[in-house]
Amino acid sequence: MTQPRRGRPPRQRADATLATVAGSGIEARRRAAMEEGGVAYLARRQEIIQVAANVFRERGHEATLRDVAESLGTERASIYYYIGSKEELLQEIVREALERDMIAARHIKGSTQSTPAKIRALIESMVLSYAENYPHMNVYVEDLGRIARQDSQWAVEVIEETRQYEALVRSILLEGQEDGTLRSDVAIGVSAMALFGMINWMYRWYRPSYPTPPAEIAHTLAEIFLGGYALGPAGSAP
Amino acid sequence: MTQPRRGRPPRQRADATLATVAGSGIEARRRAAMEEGGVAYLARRQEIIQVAANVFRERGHEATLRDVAESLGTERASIYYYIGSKEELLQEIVREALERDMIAARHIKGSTQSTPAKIRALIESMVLSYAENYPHMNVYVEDLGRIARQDSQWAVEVIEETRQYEALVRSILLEGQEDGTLRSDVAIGVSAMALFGMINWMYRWYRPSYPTPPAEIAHTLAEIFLGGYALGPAGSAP
DNA sequence: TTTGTTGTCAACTCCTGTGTTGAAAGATCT
DNA sequence: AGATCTTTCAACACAGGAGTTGACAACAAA
Repeated sequence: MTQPRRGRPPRQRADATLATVAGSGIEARRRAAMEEGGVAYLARRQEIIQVAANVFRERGHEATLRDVAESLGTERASIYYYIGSKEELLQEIVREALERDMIAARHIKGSTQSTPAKIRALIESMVLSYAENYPHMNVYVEDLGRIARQDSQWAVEVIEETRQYEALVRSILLEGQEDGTLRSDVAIGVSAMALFGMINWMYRWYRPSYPTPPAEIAHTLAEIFLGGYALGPAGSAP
Repeated sequence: MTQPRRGRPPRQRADATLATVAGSGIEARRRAAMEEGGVAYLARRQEIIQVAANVFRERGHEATLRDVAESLGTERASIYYYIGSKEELLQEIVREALERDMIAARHIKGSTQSTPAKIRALIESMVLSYAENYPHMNVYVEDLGRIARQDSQWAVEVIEETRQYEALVRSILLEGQEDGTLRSDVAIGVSAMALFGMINWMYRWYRPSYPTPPAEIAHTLAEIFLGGYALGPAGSAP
């Protein structure tokens, strides 16, 4: 999985534009098709990523390119016409999961609502994104640990983005403590982690077939995080 | 990792009690030492499990028995004198993480405190166990997904136990809704998952070096779950 | 000192997965 | 039809990890 280049190295073509190239040189053909950016090509590529996301969600890390191919009803080798490596497949899945969330979060942070309303909006945005981007989001969360241990440039970027997201949420909580709309008797760091935990843990239990609709899940989580579960004074001991 | 038995199968001894056995037959020697249950032997075994837990927490699933051996300052083969397989190592780690929690939870459920107090106690118990059983607990949580996909008897048991734990928590929440100490306008299933999420997500951020002490982490989580984060009426819309 | 046990180690074997090759067959477009 | 794109198939080359073996040292008991 991490091994850079195996097998006999692909023969070097002196001139890449020459027509009839000996050998299959799948890497070159992929690169070419990729650069070209044909609609059908990209669509098929997308389809592969989508199916792979499902397979990875089901089988986790034991999932094999053979499994993906099987799920696609095609051959392992064919995949390599669209994707350079298993790792690249993972990366595409994660990229798709990640891209939309940051934008939404920044937007919310910059808005003029009250802080609790911002948090409510944030929870809603995250939960809905979770449901929409299923199974990409699940793969992303389940893989976070492994990604954090890598040191490829891509991994570093993903972790940095994740970190930024967390920082953004912490900054909203701080804002609330300062303007007096949030309690300031509890640690911000732990609170932020509690919030992320509530939401990210969805990767363990949320499936599209889950009876409670995403909007209601979001509502419940927001109610608990902001309003608490206890009735009356039982909840808050100073 | 899942492959049952590889390499040349160990020679069968006609009589296992015969003294001078040809070959090392490490499996037999392990079994014998295990049955004997010598103190030093078990202690060394424990040490291996402990070190392995640390390695697995750090490197996750990519961790190799070579890594464990290295961390132990010994040779890969030596480990097999104490443990039959990598999987067995994982299982021991998880077993240790799991055993104590259920007892505590049952105890709490059966106690006479108010429901919110029970929840508070439960959170405390889980968080403290998390901190104490580090890194076993982390390995357990990070591995839950993989375990759930297995079908060995052991895996089934672990998942069943986890399920029971969740059911127990749900039953406490229900109790609270019925006796009027908890809100009943939010779904119990999602609430329970929110609670587990807050706590289990610790595997992503909690380290023994974390500045906030475990008792305070527990307090914060309990405050949020029971009392909510918002001040005033902002939190609860209908 | 001899003997038996306990633990260690280097050197295998076997297996599985990834990425690759060549050539050839369908598709599709021009 | 001819050219070009897409897919298939049956190999193969590593790489790397798990588990095993057979001998050997250290150490205690005899």
